[in-house]
Amino acid sequence: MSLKHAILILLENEPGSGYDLFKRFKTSLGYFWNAKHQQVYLELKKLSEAGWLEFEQQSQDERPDKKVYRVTTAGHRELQDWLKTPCKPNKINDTLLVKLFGGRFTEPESLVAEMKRHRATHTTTLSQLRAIEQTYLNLPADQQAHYRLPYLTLRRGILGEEAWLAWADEVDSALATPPLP
Amino acid sequence: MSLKHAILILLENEPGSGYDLFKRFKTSLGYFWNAKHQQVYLELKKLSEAGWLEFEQQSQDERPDKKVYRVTTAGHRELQDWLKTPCKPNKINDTLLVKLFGGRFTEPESLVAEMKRHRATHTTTLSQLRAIEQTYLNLPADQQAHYRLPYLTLRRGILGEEAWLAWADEVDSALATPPLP
DNA sequence: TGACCCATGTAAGGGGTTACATGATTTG
DNA sequence: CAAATCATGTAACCCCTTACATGGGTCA
Repeated sequence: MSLKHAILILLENEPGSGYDLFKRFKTSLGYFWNAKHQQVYLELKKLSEAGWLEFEQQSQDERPDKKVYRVTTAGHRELQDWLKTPCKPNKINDTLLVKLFGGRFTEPESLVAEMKRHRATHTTTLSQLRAIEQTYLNLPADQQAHYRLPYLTLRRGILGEEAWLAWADEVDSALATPPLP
Repeated sequence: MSLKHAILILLENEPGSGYDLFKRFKTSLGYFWNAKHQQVYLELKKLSEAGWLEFEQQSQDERPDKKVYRVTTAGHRELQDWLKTPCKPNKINDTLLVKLFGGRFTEPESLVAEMKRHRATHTTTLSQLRAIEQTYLNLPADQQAHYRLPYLTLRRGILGEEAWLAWADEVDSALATPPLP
């Protein structure tokens, strides 16, 4: 599982608390790796026990105390090993496609409505990703060079969402056409 | 979770054994919903206990006995309810993207090699899907009408894989270009 | 003879979700 | 005044994966 390694990567970029990580998941990595806060905290505990992370308790005025985690040398080594190890192709488990596959057992209207809902989320995701892309493209060349690999993951998101929407067009026009005259 | 409902759909199409279902997962539904045989058997047990399936023991000569499952009226009702209930957008957890995101902690060669491996699987998947599409397109019109919804899921697979490969081209050319002169 | 197909399971463990729990401060 | 943000966790549960287990038939 790569939640462990996603956390290692985020903390290599910059040390932070569980809450920090949770926020970073929501903005950057979250587009291709989900994590609830509960799981992040749990994983931080495990990674500390494994010796891949260490933390420092910081007391703050006007804010709750927090633990700031950073990657140890053992953690760094683990990350590098993982990066060199081939990973399995992703399995896709897509509920919407299961629904469509069995769509003949319900009214087309339900399917159309469902597609509409999903299209809405994909459209907003795409525009968010495009906005991020714009800020990247406006960076000076050296900054762009630094973020070129994360940028490739962003491109995956954009191309993926565009493909999804192109497919949705096919689906909608198919659903608009009655089966047989 | 929709493994339950995937099984209901497959068994509505045609009753069968756990082993049958496992095979059908590998060929049709498997492109967007994975299932190991262990889980299929487990789920069949649960669905029977819930009263959504019933089964009949069939003894065969020259072959092990098998249980042939079919959907009950309660199961049919459940499926219809599920089809009408909105489902959440899919979460994507993509290990390869995590790797790429943290790629600056390893050599570009590792990334290139990883991309090559993944490209291979996506290429074969795409050609398989295209082959299935061809057989669909060669069906008589009434048969095409019958399978039009599963066909849409196939289209999702094809557009998805094409998009993945287009992205892989971007990645490869980016990785071939050295960061800064 | 070794691999693959048919056919069905149990058991342990890992990973993720949902619910529950607390409590101060800031913003609309 | 309500909602969101900061901050951290526990516990129950569900789903999935991996490993283990069995055993006959077919095909190269």
